[in-house]
Amino acid sequence: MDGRRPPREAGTTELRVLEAVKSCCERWGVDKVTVDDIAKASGVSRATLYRMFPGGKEVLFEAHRVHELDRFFATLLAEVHDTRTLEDLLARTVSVAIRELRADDHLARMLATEPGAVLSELTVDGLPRIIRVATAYMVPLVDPYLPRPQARDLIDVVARLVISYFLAPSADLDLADEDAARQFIAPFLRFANLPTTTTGVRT
Amino acid sequence: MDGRRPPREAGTTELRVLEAVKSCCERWGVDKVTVDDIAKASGVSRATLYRMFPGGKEVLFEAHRVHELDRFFATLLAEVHDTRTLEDLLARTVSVAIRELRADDHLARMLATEPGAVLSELTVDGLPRIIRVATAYMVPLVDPYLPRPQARDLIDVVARLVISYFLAPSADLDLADEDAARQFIAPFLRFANLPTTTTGVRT
DNA sequence: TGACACTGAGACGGAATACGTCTTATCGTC
DNA sequence: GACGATAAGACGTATTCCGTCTCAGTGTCA
Repeated sequence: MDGRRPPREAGTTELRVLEAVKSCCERWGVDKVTVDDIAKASGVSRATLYRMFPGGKEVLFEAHRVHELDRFFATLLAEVHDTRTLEDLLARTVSVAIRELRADDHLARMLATEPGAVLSELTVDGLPRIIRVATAYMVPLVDPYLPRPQARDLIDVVARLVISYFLAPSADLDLADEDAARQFIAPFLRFANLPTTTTGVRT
Repeated sequence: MDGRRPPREAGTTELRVLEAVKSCCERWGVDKVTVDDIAKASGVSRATLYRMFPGGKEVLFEAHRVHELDRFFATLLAEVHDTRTLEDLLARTVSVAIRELRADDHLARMLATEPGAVLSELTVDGLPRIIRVATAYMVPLVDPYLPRPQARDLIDVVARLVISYFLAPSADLDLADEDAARQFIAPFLRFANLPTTTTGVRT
């Protein structure tokens, strides 16, 4: 914009671009954002942008979505990594995830201004990606307690439930509360053929 | 959108379209709004829209700006029409106008998201229109006190000052306060070669 | 019933914009 | 001075948007 070239550490530019995607989407909505908008907002030339994200707009938006998911699960992981039973892990995961979703201003804004796109991202088109990332992050934590296939199934269903209860909270049940979440996930632990208070069996 | 045809009174459709322009501009910004957006938002077909505003987008936006100005001055007039001296009229006009501008949510949102366009509308491109509308509304009220040419000049300068003090409030002077406004406009009354407490001379 | 006004839906061509690629010049680093 | 990375912007293509037009459906009034 002003010609100066600020010193840039590795990966910083990419982050700036992804943040620019975020703010541009808030400002204009997904459909109205152009590659130029993002380039200007991130202070990067269009050429550089295409160099960093070969494939253009679609790849760029995809990278942004993955980046947001990464941030979400990194934060989540920091809050649940030190649990010592499967029950604790799941209860914490569910309640922390719900709270994190509710505290996400960007998500709230996008839900308010572009419900269609966001809902699709959370329920139809984007769900496979969400479950994929969720699995990648959570499988290591569930591994000590469950065989891999069961772990993946459990993560899958928990992810779906968190999204559903975030989008349409139950009147009786507030999953942001860890105790409520604990009660809630008990049946799924039994479904996994495990005593609800087990410390886990290693595969 | 759903095919039904709601019963419409005369002029209602036009109002709906102008309101749609307003909300679309808030949502997407002036540059990103398309005629289709406005048509969908107002529940009117594109053909009808072009029939109502021959000339297309530019005429439509112009109509919207004039409409906003009309609403502004209609509200203003209701608050100042019963003053009995020129001093009262001007003091009330200035303070009410400042308060009305500050209370305008749409204006605040547009100023926040598209300062360039709005400032241009208030200071460069749009000012002639503002002064024209202000004159049309205010001249009848000033007529009892001043000859027509002086009235027009006075309205012109007051309009400019209101805009300036709205955009950049003085630290010492709050024109939203009617007494402060009264003090403020005194010099302009003297400039018009009239005692500040005159009840006016008919031309 | 039939003329009439009005509207929505959408086709159409031309203009404007956006996309993605590419070249060139510049800057910083080694 | 060679090299890599970047900004700026030209370029052709694809897409979107604009403004006009036609046509069919609907409500109104004689």
